[in-house]
Amino acid sequence: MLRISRLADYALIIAHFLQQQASLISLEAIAEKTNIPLATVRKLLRYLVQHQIVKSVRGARGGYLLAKPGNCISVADIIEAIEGPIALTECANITQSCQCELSPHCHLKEPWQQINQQLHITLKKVKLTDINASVSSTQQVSSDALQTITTIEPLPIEPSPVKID
Amino acid sequence: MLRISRLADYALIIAHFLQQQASLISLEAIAEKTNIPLATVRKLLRYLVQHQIVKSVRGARGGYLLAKPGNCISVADIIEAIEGPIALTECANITQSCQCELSPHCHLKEPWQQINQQLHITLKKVKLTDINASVSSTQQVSSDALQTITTIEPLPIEPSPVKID
DNA sequence: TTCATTCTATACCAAATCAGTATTGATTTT
DNA sequence: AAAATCAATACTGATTTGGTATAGAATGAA
Repeated sequence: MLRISRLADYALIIAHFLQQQASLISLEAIAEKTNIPLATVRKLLRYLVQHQIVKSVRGARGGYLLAKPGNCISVADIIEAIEGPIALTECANITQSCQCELSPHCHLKEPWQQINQQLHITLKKVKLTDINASVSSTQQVSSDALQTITTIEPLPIEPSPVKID
Repeated sequence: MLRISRLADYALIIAHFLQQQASLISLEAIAEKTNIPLATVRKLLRYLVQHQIVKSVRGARGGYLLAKPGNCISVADIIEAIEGPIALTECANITQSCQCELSPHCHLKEPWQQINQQLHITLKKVKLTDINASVSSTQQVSSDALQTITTIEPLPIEPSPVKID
């Protein structure tokens, strides 16, 4: 399925939570407040620290905090911290050569890279600060990045422009 | 990983191949030409037929062909035919209620639904006709849907607009 | 009318991935 | 030195995925 892993989903919840904290907060407290199992939070924070999304302070009275302002952390950043590069297909990943055995016969590599780039841009535009805890079920939109989503023009149902092939 | 299944990838290859055929073509021929295992092609064609992307003709001299023009079939259509609804997270799927046990505590449902809708629109815009077999390694872009991808403005690195929260 | 051809449907299995956990170690404060 | 807290690795069970096998149904042609 075209789905981010549950762990990446958790990581976004954690990052979003950290954004609301004024100071250091311990692993244990994060687990408690987010309702995510402790051992899982520990694993996720490791990835987030490694990717400079979160900073950690060791020792007694240590804990975690965001490494940078929430408007400098995107959904894409968090997904990539947990899952590695965003790549809809193996061949869409420009950071490594494609091992797909079909690639000698397949002509879709470049289209996939372009589609993937589009997706990446979309997810990169949505920052932590754009994600506002929705109060009850009221639809509440805040940032440009998410605002445009609801105001985008409807898709053409009939044939699209001529192919330039 | 944020990746479409390999089967969905195969399905796009098959659909793209069918688009280039003038008439009915048999399962066996499709498998041969695309280098995808026969049994796998059989399974995929079943999904594509069920979702009215491909038409089948039974009996001797039967085979498959696209059910509609290539510019009316999107990458999203094909992914959904194979994988079901596109949903980056469980709660992004508006076609069924969310079973995630974190949902009572989680505030990210609506943001995810918006991000997901954006992704869906992106994939819906790319039609089969937009995907042109790339000749060798020459970068070759054809349709508007893919063209815009490369001409999109760079992302702001510094803080984004004020939060309206 | 019968047979070969071709699509249809279901069920199964092995391998890969994922979520979750346990454990031992390192660092800092008191 | 002891307590608190983060770091790193490795393991396991469950789920998903890719791939396959097999029996069945429809159609066209001899």
